Amino acid sequence: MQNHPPQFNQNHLLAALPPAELERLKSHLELVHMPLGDVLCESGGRLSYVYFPTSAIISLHYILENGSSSEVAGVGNEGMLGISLFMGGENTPTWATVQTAGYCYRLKGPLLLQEFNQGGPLQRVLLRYTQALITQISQTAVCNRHHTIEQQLCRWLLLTLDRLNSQELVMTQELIASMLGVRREGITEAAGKLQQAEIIRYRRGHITVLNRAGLQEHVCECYDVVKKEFDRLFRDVRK
Amino acid sequence: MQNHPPQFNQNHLLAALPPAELERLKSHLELVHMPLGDVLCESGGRLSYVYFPTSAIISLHYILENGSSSEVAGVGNEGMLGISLFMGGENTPTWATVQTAGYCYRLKGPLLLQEFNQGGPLQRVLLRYTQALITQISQTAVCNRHHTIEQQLCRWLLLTLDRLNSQELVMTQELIASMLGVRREGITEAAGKLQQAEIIRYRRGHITVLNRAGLQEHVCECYDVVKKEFDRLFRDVRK
DNA sequence: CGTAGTATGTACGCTAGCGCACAATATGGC
DNA sequence: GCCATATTGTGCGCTAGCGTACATACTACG
Repeated sequence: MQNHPPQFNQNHLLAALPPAELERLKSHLELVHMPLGDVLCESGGRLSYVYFPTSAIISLHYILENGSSSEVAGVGNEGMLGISLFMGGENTPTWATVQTAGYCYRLKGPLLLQEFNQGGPLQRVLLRYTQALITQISQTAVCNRHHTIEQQLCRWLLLTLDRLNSQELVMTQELIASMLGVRREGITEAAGKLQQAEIIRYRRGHITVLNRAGLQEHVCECYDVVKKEFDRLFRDVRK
Repeated sequence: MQNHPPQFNQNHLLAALPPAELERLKSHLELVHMPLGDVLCESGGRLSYVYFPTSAIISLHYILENGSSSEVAGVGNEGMLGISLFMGGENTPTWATVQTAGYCYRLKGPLLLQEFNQGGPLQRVLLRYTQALITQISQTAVCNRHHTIEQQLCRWLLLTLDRLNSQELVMTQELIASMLGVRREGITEAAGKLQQAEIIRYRRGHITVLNRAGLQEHVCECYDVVKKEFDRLFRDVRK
């Protein structure tokens, strides 16, 4: 697991800011630990802070009337939670819960808004991130329609892996199922196949990835699309 | 069909601008007719213009490696095409094609960008729209996972209806199927049920909605969520 | 060290939607 | 008015994933 003390630049958005800009924000950035399962925002709820994860992962998901749910995107150290604060409307129908315990830096909403409205590099970075998030959500929509549970599991594992500095995720099959919006048994079956192929190993809430390349052989194209889009959008973000 | 001459304020985003702002843009807004099937943007392609539909409807969709496709959102008179121009990155993996022929006002990309960067009411309106678009895409993702073809067809018909001033859509079942990312036969079946219930009537590429309330009885919650979110975000947009 | 409770494995019938094949019917262009 | 073509109807068998039920196995905690 992640034992390093958190650093500002472990969050890619903070890291993408010009040093002077980050320096200015530092005194307002508060480090907080987020426990697994913590609900940061319910549907229609208002966030008081925006969160920049370093080691935590937050899941953006919807809960339907019949109780079933689906993740539309995850937010890890590549992003932030709380875009509705600067996009307008202040809240969304989305839920946000902690999917992997860890640390975030947080910033008071009004302060972020004020900074955003300066229109400088921070605005640029946040809008780019929002664009990347849209791609992620869109790809989830398409993937939900056309790809198998096994493919989607691989996508989800890879995206989660990219947000951690570890090959092990603390995660029950039940939880993964609710993220993907499928039955727990569906995950048991798909994960069983991957384990037989010696791509992953799991025991009661711990999944270890043995062979990342193996995941990439089983994943659908959706992972690559999202990954490349994030890379592309942040490669030249400072220009 | 729509025989009125197009007006600027038929597009809700343009209508939401303060009169002075709209006045300033008018001389740059060019009215163009968009024929059915026109591809405005391929995956990774760059738009030279942004488009504000009045009577046209544009579909944002993905095409997968295996050739299947799915719409992630539609853009009608409630919105605009080309958010990536101001969000950053200039292009996206999304395709944009004309789903219903009609008119759009278009604006040169660099000009829009310049206006956006003023940070005034236009920026506010465009960001709010983007937020609403995110809700629409998210809801599509969830709907794809959990709802039946019939429910999704109703959602799609209602959303499309809201963008037209007409009860009749010019639309083959084949086209609807490719939007929803399902088989054409699936649409034939679902549409058959709706026709038997006297909710719609169709003949070779023309669908007439006889009973809008009937559609709302068969639709899933997703329609309402999207609809309400658009209403909410634009109710107070000028404040 | 035993046990309660959580997590995972497995089985079975069921349904929605798929893929394919082909029939039937409408419509616009000649 | 006729025909080529686009559109819609229908009928298979098939599969992925669902819902349910219950068995097993791990592990944390007393």
